[in-house]
Amino acid sequence: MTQRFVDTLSASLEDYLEVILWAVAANGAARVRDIANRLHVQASSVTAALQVLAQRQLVHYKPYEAVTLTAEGFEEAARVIQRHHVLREFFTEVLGVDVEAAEEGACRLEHEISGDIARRLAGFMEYAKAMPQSDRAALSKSIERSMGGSAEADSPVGRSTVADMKPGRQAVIVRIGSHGELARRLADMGLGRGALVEVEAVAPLGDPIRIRIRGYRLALRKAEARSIAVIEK
Amino acid sequence: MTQRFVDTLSASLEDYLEVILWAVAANGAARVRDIANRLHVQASSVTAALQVLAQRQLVHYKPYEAVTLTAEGFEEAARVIQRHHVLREFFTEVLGVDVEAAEEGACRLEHEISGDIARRLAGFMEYAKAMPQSDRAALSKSIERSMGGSAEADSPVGRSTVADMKPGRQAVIVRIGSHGELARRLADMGLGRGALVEVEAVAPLGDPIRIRIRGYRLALRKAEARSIAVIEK
DNA sequence: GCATATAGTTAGACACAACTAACTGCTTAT
DNA sequence: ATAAGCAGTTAGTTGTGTCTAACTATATGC
Repeated sequence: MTQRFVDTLSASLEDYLEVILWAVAANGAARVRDIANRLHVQASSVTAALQVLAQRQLVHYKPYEAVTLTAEGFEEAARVIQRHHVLREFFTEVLGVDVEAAEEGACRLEHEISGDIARRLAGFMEYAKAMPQSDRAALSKSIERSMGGSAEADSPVGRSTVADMKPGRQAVIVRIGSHGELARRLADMGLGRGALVEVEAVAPLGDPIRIRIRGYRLALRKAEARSIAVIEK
Repeated sequence: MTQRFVDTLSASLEDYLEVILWAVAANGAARVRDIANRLHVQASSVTAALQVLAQRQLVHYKPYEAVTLTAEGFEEAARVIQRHHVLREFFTEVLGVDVEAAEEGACRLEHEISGDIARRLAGFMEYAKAMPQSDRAALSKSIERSMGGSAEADSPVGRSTVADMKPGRQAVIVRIGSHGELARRLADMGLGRGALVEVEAVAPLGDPIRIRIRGYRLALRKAEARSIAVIEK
């Protein structure tokens, strides 16, 4: 990564700002050791990070003295923490993720999610919190059901099929479920796992579906389409 | 980053696998130049990545020959693409993000989101797609409204307040909205931007709220709590 | 008030993933 | 059939962020 936008913070530097903010809020100032412990890095790594942050005017830092945030550093940290918060709330309140995994997930995603999407997610959370209890129950049941479907911890691939695709979308075949005539037809064309499928048109009720695959054009009945597991682009 | 889990792929390597999968699906094999163009990197970076991926048995690679995925590489790529897909759908269908930003966001988050959360998100999407039209309209209206609230592209901080906090939660003060008696009371205690607030208890209807702040304990009426803007931990 | 413990810094190394520049191999057009 | 052009590779450099080891400052206890 040679080209750098000087005003962009790396995930790592955002993490430092975040823990500095909390340390300052709790104790008035942040110490190197506290930061190192929270982030599970060596003290020397903290020193290095502080030098960069100071040079970018995000922290007040002099060797051997306690660290505080500049106004700009506070803003920056606050932005990160907000993204963290909205993600964690979404994970726990909507998706039913347990507290630990939600925290862990928020810590990772907070550095990548854009301000726009984070703000929309916050808007969504307002809506979600106002949802009637019955809807929330239906939602969490829907999620739990879909979790049960593929219990294997790291399910290789999902279960969407050609029948789920919208016109114009592309996907790759993962598995042909049926062993009927269709499987043979496709096998004859040399089409199996890894082949690209593009949906051209879907008739009103999803039957038939016209697809393009390796130059061939064919029409599938819905039942057939459902037997072709894909991953969508 | 010295300690490495050998079976963990970096974001960068996941990107390579992803574009290799699409290239193979479309053309039967991936060429270095195509990969380089898609990822906006130099060809030499692709060669380096391919050597690593080959060593990890994720691609079939011999110098100067076209690249394909191993079975394991396909699985790995498929997992990434699925996470990508569910994120993009969520952004466009639920949050109303435009296609470009959704794609961009999915590209960034796909490398960080856990399999568990991605699967739950997929479950949520099933629920969301089945939502009645009226609910979807209400949802998108809710999101647009909250977007309008702080139109500044990169709004410094959010608008949640002490009144939104649940017992046990901590937050940092961002701004004291009112200039009334409370502002003076808090200022006298040396409490302003950056101070840590912890909610101890909330009375039935959210009034009053007992908080702890720099050792002080105080009770706020709901209106007062609403005038203290915070960012929640 | 000095010895010692702990906190913090500096120096040097390494992993990763990009880059440029120079070189090699393959293909194709005359 | 060979030269030109392009694709691909190798070698060497850079930036970021971590590490260990050795050193320096500050604080604490007697």
